[in-house]
Amino acid sequence: MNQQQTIRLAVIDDDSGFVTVLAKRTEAAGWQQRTFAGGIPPEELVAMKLNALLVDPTVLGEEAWAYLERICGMLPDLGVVVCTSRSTVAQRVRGLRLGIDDWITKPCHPEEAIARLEAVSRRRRRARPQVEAGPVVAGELEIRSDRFQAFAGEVSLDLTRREFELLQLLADSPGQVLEREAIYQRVWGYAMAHGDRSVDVFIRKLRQKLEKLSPGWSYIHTHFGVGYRFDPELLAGDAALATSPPADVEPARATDAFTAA
Amino acid sequence: MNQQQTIRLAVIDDDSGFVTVLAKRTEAAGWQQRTFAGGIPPEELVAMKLNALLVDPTVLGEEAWAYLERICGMLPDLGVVVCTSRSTVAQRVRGLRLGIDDWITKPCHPEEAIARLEAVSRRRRRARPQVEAGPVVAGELEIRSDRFQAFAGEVSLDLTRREFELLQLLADSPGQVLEREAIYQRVWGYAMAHGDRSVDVFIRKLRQKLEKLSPGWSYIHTHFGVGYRFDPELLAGDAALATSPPADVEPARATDAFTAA
DNA sequence: CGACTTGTAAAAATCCTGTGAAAGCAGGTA
DNA sequence: TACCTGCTTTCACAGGATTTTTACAAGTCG
Repeated sequence: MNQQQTIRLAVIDDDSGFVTVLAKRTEAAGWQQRTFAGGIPPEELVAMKLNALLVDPTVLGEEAWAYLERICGMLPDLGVVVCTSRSTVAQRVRGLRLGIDDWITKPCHPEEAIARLEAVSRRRRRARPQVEAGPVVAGELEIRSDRFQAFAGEVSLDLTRREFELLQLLADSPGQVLEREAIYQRVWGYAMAHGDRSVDVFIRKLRQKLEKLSPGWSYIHTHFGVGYRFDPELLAGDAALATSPPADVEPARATDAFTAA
Repeated sequence: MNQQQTIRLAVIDDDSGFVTVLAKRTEAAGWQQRTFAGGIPPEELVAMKLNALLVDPTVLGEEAWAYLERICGMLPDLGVVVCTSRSTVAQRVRGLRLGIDDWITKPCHPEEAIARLEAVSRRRRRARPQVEAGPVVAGELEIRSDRFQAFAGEVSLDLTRREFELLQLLADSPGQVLEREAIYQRVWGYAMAHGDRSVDVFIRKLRQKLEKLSPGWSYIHTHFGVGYRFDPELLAGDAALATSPPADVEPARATDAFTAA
């Protein structure tokens, strides 16, 4: 499937050299990484919606075990990898029993650390495939990925698979202009042939269905010579047509605990 | 606490010393273990319904990579741990990318091997809270997991094992669209081969039995190009027929509640 | 004004699902 | 063991739904 390639990783470690090298690689791989030199409250980790956590318990001091147990208990979906120098078999066994997913020894090659983080979050993801993000709301629209469908109010737009994927892709980056080639690449999964009009055709179908069930709003905008942009706009002149009072204008561009602070 | 359910483990290794020591410990832990000194057909592994696999790729010879890739592809839920002497970072990374869950180096302490095997097979059981509450009721249906059977009123639908598992899976997430691959993966236990129609066939059988004993209701809905969705809907026009014998009324099969109007 | 890009509609090609039936399996019985 | 029975898997095909292609009208930009 073409969703959720990017991994959200938090690193708790004060070994700046290692952390820096790692950050360079994860960034190249398209991951989102945040680094902390010391323990941070578990609640903050929860808010970050992480996929993976890499931690050196030595920076946690005495409370390392309790802290790790707490984290693993609170976030059963989080992949936790410990990376530390010097450890005994007993420690490693204890950690793994505790809920830690992998335990590697410093010095370690960053590539291996990444591969292991990838492995644990791959496994975690498979275990719980249905915790998709809540429904995305834009204008009068509600996009529910668990139903492969979009709704205007309570009425289904009756989108086909491709139509839905296209809409979802566009709505995932509201306000951003996406080029045809990029759209095709991500929805169809392979490179667009020169002269292919599929994207245009599907944009039209989407517009038709959107117009039909949510008139008064304009969702998809053309950028000549480039591509399309998704941005719900209340059309002037007929605010009365909307089924719900047009109180909100901007669809709450998700504040993100990860990127914030 | 820890769902200390019995883990089914297969070991592919010819290091009899290591294997024996390991077997002693796993047995003490209540696991079921089978050992093979050489590669065995992937199909046999599938049939074993394993939770975890420990393998030393050196006994597989040239085809080790292909073999492991095959296994990981066929059994995405299987925890695979490689245990071998001498390996390079590149090899380990390659293996982990392939789908292997953990890679440890010989000699290794059996306790650690066990802890790691436990860790990689932990996910799946955590995701399924095994113990269902009371019987699930949906529409005119009552699904009793303690009897492996569904009832319409007091009459059993007479579902076979697979039929029941399929219905249970669907009914466990009502309103959600489940993709064929995901359904197959979770009911059959391994990856769906391309072009396999088993899911469709069983859906039809389910619909037949549902229709027979609970006409007037529509339970399973098709999502073209995606999969199926369980959602009990009272068909319009014959709310009176509830538990009465099957009259020959052909209930106008509503395609989708929303397409009309 | 042109050359190019996009909107639109419909035909053509492709893919998907429902369906019935045959073939393959497994488990029990005589 | 041989046979029976019910369950599961596989196959083939028809009818639809969807996607892709094609053609032309309309629009944009320098």
